[in-house]
Amino acid sequence: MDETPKPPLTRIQRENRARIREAALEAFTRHDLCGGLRGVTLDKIALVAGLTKPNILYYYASKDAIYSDLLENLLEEWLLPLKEISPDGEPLAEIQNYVRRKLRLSIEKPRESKLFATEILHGAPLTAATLSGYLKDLVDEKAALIERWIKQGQLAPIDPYHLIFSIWAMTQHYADFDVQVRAILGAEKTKRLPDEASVFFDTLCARLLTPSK
Amino acid sequence: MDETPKPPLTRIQRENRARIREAALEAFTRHDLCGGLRGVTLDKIALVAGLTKPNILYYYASKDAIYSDLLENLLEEWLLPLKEISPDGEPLAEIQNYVRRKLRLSIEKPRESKLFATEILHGAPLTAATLSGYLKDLVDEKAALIERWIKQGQLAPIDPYHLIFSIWAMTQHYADFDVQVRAILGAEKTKRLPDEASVFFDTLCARLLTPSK
DNA sequence: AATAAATTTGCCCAGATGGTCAAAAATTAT
DNA sequence: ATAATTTTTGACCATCTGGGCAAATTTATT
Repeated sequence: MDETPKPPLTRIQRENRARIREAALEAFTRHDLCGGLRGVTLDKIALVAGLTKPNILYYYASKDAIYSDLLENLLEEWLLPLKEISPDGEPLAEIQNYVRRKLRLSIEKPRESKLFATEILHGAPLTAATLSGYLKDLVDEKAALIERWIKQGQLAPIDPYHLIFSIWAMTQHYADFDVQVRAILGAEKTKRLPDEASVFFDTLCARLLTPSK
Repeated sequence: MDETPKPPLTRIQRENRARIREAALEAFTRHDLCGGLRGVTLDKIALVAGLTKPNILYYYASKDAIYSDLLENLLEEWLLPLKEISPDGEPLAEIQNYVRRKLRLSIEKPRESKLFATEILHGAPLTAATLSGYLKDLVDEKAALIERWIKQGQLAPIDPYHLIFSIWAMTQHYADFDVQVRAILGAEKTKRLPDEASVFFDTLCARLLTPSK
């Protein structure tokens, strides 16, 4: 395989390779330098859409405008399950139901999940305002509800914000990291995934949130 | 704000806008069409590194070679905490320790976490082989260990694979989605994040994994 | 100091990319 | 049928991008 006699790296080689690695890492997460939604070209979109490029630009002012639109429409649907957590239901069942709905959304619409993940991952250039406005308000509201349930002894005490983050993280993981999940589970276990994950999450919620007494 | 009288969309407008959105979504997650590591140019890397572009290509054969190198070095460090789960320790403590180490890694090295997330998110073009080889073997081994602990009654029964996925998802969430987390938590609560998250995860592990009897 | 080797740079290029524009084609209204 | 409007397209452009290359510069060797 390795045919080169592998000349040992000189001092300068080592230093600069390290420097480059560091710079690549830095540049990679510096939003002021990096784009974000690059990688998908207008030509590709046009090809898939079966339209010509100028035709696409006839409908959208720019490429970014397409993604803005996409993300806007996305967020609404994405937050529906959280919105539907009701103060009137049985607390544990409400949360288990939320998790189930969120998981189903992730498994059924992995593309949307990935788009959103990429947007956030790259610093949310198009949705930052919505996150700290609309989304924050919604989460604050639901966190307060969970807090109330805890105070009334209907749920075991837990930080509601981190609970919500965990639910987001765990459910979206199956969409965003599906390549990894599939690689590790193998073909058969992947087929049983939706059911097994559901059971896992039900168990997790029950053990985590059932009041001890 | 909105000055345009907003001419109502025609049928064709609505149809094609939807068509374009659909195509953008499709193209976005089609690995055969999309690149992946685009967005960070050699020029930007060069700028940050303080080197000229040809100079960078003197050290790395291509842009992709930089990322391959980066990802290779990354994976080793990233899997260390998992590797260190020991069959000789107290089961719950071993897992809590693992989670703590993983969380610290995420919080201290968010750039690495994000790079890896992007790679997986875009279909793991450079690491697919490692995932289904080295990584799968490692996870299989640790899953078997957890299974053994469960059989001996030292941990509450749970699917070990989904347990590991959840730990990955939850801990990396704080790095990969930091923008969202910060937007929702606000400044003060963000400052307390590392501690609060630690407490949250300890509680979660304890409730989830302590055998019922 | 002279020479050999390693490193850095300026200059160039071909292809891709986002976007423009005026003209052509299709649709709708009269 | 014809005029007005909307939609579609071919051709074009400036810029950016990854990368090549030979000359110039720096560093190590003798």
